[in-house]
Amino acid sequence: MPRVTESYREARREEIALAALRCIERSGLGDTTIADIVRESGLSAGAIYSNFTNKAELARYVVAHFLGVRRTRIEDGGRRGEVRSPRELLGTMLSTFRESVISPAVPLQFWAAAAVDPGLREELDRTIAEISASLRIAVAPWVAARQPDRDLDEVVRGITALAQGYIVHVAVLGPREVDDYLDAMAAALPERD
Amino acid sequence: MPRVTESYREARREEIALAALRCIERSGLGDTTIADIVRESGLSAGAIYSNFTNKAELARYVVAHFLGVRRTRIEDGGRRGEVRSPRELLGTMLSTFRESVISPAVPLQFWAAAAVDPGLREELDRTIAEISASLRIAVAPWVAARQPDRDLDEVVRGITALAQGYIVHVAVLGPREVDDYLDAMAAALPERD
DNA sequence: ACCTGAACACCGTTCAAGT
DNA sequence: ACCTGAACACCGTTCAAGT
Repeated sequence: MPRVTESYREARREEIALAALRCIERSGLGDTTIADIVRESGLSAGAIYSNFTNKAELARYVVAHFLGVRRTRIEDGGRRGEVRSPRELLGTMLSTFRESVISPAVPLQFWAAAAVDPGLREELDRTIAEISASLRIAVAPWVAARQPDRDLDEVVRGITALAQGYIVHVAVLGPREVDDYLDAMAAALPERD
Repeated sequence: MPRVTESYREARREEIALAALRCIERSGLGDTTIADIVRESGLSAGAIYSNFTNKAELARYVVAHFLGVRRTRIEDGGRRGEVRSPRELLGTMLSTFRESVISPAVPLQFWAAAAVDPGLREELDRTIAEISASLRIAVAPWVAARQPDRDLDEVVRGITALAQGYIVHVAVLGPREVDDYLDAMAAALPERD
């Protein structure tokens, strides 16, 4: 029988996860210690372990709650039939990193960790599948209007990969305009060789 | 005065680094412990620390020695004036991962670590700069012959980013043919919107 | 000079005791 | 029921003692 309400418990989990996110931003996932999160949250080690079974579950929670994108923002125009090009959609998606709530280094940390942690990888796959579903709705009008012979899913995979590539590129090599990045990709990929 | 020759010392460093590389491949960089490397190498903790100042320096050594590409293999054709498209060059570069000496998860581990370790980042920047220099030589004939109006450096940046994107994509989402990947990128990036 | 392996400070996690 | 903080097993690194 819970003594506190479920929403109180959820609020505390989010409080801990946000403290963890700030630490990860600063030190990376591997170098963020429970002691760091204790300090940042002002709670105790026990408090963290009574809300999460371990560090790995806390990491999965961070992915599920802070690494998605605001779906509606991407989907809405598509539902209304608005024609938005992949370029525009990428601009919208990646603007999250300019508003700098989360630095591109954060997803990179989680991708690297997912490569050796199947549970985290599953959580990330779920997140990526959700983003792909939103993109599919968003880009459908453009494909219908401008590239009717293209496979919609291939375009969606392309956008997903471009977003992923941009994030890593920026995290590893420093800030870069989305448009400049896309121009460089286009320059290296002419329609025919 | 060194009692052993410099080349003996270098051989031992490489021996340790190769053991570390096998561990990283298996467990990721963060989860590879010195004890793991001790086990894998058959040496002692002290032996590792008498050859590297710490784990970070060992990581930098691994980058410098195993994360480059065989430059000659990429450059040679370009020097001879052979016209090779970005697509062909990417195929050559990325074939390293098919021959599976190193899995794409390995560079991803190092990129993530570099985001929070300036020393490692510097080493990676050096590696990327070297690869870019090779690519510049390799792709110059193609740019001259097929895309004379394109900026050569922009094409090189594009190829670098495509390679980086492919590596992350494959490490996170599983195996994928280079050509399929490039087709998806091209589908999302028409010459004009 | 280089190596061994025990020792040290710190990490993730647990758990008795509090509220 | 949830939290505190001391305790435990294990991590990266050091260093006296060996060759």
